Amino acid sequence: MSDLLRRLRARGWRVTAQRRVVAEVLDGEHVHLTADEVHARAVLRLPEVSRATVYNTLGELVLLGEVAELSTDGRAKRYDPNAHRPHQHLVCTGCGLIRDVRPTGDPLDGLPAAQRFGFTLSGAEVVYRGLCPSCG
Amino acid sequence: MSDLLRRLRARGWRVTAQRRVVAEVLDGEHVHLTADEVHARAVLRLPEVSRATVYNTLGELVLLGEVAELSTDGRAKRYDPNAHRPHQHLVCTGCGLIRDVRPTGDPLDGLPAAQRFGFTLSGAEVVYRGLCPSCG
DNA sequence: TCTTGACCTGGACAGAGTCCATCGTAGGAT
DNA sequence: ATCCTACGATGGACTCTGTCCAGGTCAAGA
Repeated sequence: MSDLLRRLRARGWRVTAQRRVVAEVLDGEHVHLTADEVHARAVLRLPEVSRATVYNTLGELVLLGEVAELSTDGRAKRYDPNAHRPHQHLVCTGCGLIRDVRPTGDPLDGLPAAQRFGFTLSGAEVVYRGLCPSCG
Repeated sequence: MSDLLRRLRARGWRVTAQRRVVAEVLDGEHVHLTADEVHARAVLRLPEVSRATVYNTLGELVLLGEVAELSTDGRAKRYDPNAHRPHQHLVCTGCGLIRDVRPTGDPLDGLPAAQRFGFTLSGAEVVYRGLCPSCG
């Protein structure tokens, strides 16, 4: 956790109360909060933190590669702090529950050269969909 | 093309001028228009068609499985008429160009039972990212 | 402790999509 | 061919996400 803050400070980040709170809210596994959810939780710890700051901080964390952005439903983007460990997502089509999953192999291997159309690939995102045990 | 309209009529769809125009705009391969782009093109053929109707029609086409929805960038959703033929998408991180691609094998095979957490899987969407030849 | 530039705030704004009361019309019935 | 009526279209207001900006605040180095 303070690992994250240490890394950020090492990159010249000014560590403010607001940024600390956003980082704390985003701590954990299988955390996939929207910006507004992050804001709602941040406000509980630091009442005057603004929406704009939460958006700014999340955007910076994404640029730094500390947090991954994911939009599974065309609604609000979700923020996933588990970015240092490559993974994909499994989404329940019933309730929207999201789990981090680790498929075997590299997704890029599934795309033969003839299907790459001259692109230089940098990665792939996979969203598996289905019903979770509670909705099944 | 009128294949589509015929299928829709068979499902009890009332075929109106507006719906016909939306279906015509969405004809072709590698078509990935946003709702507003569909509306802009529809207006050229039928000036008084409203935005709400375009949204309604697109939503219905998605429910009927005739058109696939895809949101690659957290901005406007795009609509892909190539839904009867399973495929994935390759997106240029430079210019946003989207190509339909057909990976080998079934993406679901990459997710071992131990990583399915009791979910009943129904499908997977893959977005490959990279630079296209022009942006490369 | 002082200084300063990076950071935060709150509110206005913009883009994407939804809702709803009302009007129009496709297509079956006659 | 005409009539009826339920389904569909309209457009404007509204919601939800996210961005921008002018001005006030504060973290951290000197």
